[in-house]
Amino acid sequence: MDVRTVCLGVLTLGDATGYEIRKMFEEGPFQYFTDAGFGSIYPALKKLHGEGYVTLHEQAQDSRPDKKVYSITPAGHEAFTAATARAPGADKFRSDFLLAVFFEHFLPPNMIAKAVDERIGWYREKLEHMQSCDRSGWGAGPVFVNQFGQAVYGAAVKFLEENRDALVESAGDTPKTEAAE
Amino acid sequence: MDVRTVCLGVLTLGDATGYEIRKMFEEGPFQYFTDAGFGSIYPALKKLHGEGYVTLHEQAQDSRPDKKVYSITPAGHEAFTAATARAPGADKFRSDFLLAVFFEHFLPPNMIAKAVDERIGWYREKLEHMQSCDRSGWGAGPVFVNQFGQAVYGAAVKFLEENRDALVESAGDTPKTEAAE
DNA sequence: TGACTCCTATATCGATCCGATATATGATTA
DNA sequence: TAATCATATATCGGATCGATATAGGAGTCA
Repeated sequence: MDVRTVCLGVLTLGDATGYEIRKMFEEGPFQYFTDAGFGSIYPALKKLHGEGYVTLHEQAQDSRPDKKVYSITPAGHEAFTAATARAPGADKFRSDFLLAVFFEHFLPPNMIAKAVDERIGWYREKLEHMQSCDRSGWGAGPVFVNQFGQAVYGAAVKFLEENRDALVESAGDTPKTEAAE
Repeated sequence: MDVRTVCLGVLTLGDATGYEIRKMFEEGPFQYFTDAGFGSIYPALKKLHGEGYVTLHEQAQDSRPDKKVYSITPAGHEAFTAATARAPGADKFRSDFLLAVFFEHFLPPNMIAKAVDERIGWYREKLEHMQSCDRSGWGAGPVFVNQFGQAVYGAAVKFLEENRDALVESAGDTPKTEAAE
């Protein structure tokens, strides 16, 4: 799914500016399974406008750039429906943290504990955010997505907490045998 | 972590060609937390060579392009160590499937069951692959990463299996009230 | 009060990365 | 016999990311 399609999806929920769309990716329920920055969103909206999938009405503001409020058109609705009908691609999980742990013998031993603890905190924070959402008024789809996130992030926290000590210990134990070559 | 750094990491495990590195990303233990295609790997290796982080010796083959076997240099080792010492960025989970489920009311009802079932099969396959790995001889880091993957993917399968029916039902139930506008 | 950072809101630009494609041949599969 | 797959290289266009620029008001802190 390219950024254009995801922007269309957000606009099916109501009119929005590029800035607001970005905030939804950063703070809203979308953050757990998609992302896009300004550098992608603004060009995407411009192109969607050129294609007739959205309209915009500029809203003047003093002492601030004009707001460009985008609305999805019937053609945009159709395009989004067609996009969701296509079989979705594979889920992707990317983690520089796991990469570092994989090459754990390259790290100074004290760094591992720090990295794992920091990551536990990060996952716990995200999990609490998901749990604290007010789900009243949500449809079946959003609720399912939210609970899927809780299940997965919860499993991550649990694993990290239960295996932290063993990893830190064995990292300290291995006296870099390979470094002796 | 850019592709160059990940390639360096792979090369710390032993000499390899670009093709072999790609295979590790596609089939090996790296597939669950990183990825890169040929279009990224070949330029990355070329640049690493220019920077002196790897050497290559070309190995002629008949009826096939020459193999370019890359080896990491001490400078490369240092660069990789320095890279892992930096605090790793946030973990990212991206899913077009969840995006489609979020906008579930845009899908024809029969598509949802299909999409969920297909995704259950996909996750189960990946999970079995992780479980069937021969972990003998692995260090603490790789084992940790493998088991983290099992915990997370296992949670995903479990959630999808337990909540599939409820989602499919409620999707069929909602008579697209909004479409009546 | 001045310095600093944050928030709203736009946008661009270079570097990087992804996906498709090209080339070539032998082996396997249908 | 045709098609696909596996090995092995590489490039190219488009998509995307991250940093940066602009600009004023509000809040913070010494």
